[in-house]
Amino acid sequence: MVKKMLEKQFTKIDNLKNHIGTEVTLAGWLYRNRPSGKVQFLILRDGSGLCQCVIESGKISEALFEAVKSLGQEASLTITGIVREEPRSPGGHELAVTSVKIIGESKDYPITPKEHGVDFLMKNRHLHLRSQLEWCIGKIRHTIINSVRTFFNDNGFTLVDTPIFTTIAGEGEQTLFEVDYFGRTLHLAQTGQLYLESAAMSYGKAYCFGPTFRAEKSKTRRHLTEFWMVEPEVAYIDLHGLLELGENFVSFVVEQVLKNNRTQLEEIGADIAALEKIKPPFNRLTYTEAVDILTSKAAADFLANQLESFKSEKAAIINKIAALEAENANAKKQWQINKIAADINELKNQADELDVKIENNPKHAQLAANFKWGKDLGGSDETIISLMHEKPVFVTHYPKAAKAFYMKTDRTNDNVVENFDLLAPQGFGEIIGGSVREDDYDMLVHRVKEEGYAPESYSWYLDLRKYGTVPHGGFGLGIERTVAWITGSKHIRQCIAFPRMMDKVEI
RNA sequence: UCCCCGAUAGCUCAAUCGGUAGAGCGAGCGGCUGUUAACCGCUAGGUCGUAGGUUCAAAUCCUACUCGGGGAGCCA
Repeated sequence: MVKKMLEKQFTKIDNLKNHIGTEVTLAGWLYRNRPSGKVQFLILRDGSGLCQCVIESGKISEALFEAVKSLGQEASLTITGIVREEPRSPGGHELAVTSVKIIGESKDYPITPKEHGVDFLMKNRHLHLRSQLEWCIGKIRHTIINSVRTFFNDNGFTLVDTPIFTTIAGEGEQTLFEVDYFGRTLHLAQTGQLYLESAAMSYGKAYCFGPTFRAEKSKTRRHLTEFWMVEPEVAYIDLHGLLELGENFVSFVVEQVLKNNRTQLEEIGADIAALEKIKPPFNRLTYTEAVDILTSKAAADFLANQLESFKSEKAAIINKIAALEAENANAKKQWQINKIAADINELKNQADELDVKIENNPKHAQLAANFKWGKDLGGSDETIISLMHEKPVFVTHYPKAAKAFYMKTDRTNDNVVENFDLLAPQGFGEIIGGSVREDDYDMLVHRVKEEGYAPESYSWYLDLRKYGTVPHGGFGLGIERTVAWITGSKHIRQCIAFPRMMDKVEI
């Protein structure tokens, strides 16, 4: 009831285009205030967008005018005024203010319009969510999750929620979180797959979507200990069918983001032209072909060229810094000097980042050149392959020894399994891992034993091969990695509201 | 777990050869009727991450620890 009243009472900023020339009331928070004597420019943030509100002296009481002038960043207020078009306002509309009501004060809001470090922002994550970049990424994440559900719901899949407390591991038990469950040690799920296979034998097509947990002590820009994953599983499907499903699915998600979040993509500077190329079919490589590429002269040349362009990029930055320093010596106004100093600082950061790349490039080249068939592809190997392609790349048929026991052995080549990874382009790396599942009872038991597990603890999973086994398979897509790729985010931690990392669980 | 880098004002950073700290932003006060990280003037704000060591003298050099960043391994 209350909600209904509020929605009637207040206009949303993203709906102002329908109210030009009329008086509306906005409810939100003060994003920025620029007082200028007898006029004030307030930027109001209401969760749907930003709007400039202009208060002229005399239009409201002198006392209120002064009170608004001294409001801190993020103070909450409602503003009433006449809507008009104004290209200089973010969003294109402006409010000529007729009255203001202060709801809540805000003193010394920690996140200022200036730059901040990662550590500081993470310690203020609960407030940082209000910032524009975080807001845009959150909006895009929402569309991604919504379109994931839409895609599977509209293609005959049934949602099945798999348990979080589990007694068996999907792959390699050492990386799971342990939980005390009435005195028994259980693990937090790192995949719903094994359960989902049972569901696929009931519904034909099923998917699960939820949080998943990995206790790996990874400290990289691509890892979280708690992340969201969607996993479809299909009965009567082969590897080709899975690849088609995967490319149609990913293309649909990207298409929906382009359709619904254009302004946010522009705002955060995402590579829209690159996203528009994401359409089926994607590239397909076997693992063996990928290894050939890694060890080829083409890859060596590619990396050598990359190194050269890093170096010339760095030289250009060094020149720019020198030019700015010269300019600074001639600058007269203090604010000019400060601005130039800030630019120099930014360029120095870019140069530092390039130094890391220049340092890593030969190591990665070395790893790639010496790659031996049989090893799993490393992060840098995936990056190289994905950088060498414009569209996403499927890599299929990995060595059996490097992969999980449940993957189906290729009947034409005993050394490989019918699996695939999907590498996002431009160096983002793996966003999907999937496989056809071993559907032969005896071969699966053999693989369980080969990996050193006890077949008894997989009895219900093995049952699926006893009672009407069928060829089947599926995959898992990491939501945060997908958000990072689509938004062009450097780090996965800004792709979820409250990231969980090795040493970061406080907020 | 291993390798590299870092920690100075609320925030982002500076401090030459070892000589006990300085800018901007933010905050406070004042000025400005079309601003866009506005601008101009003034004010306050520091046990230089912690603990030792070297030295006449340490933010600066050495050792250990804590915290953070990047990468490797592993993965979505």
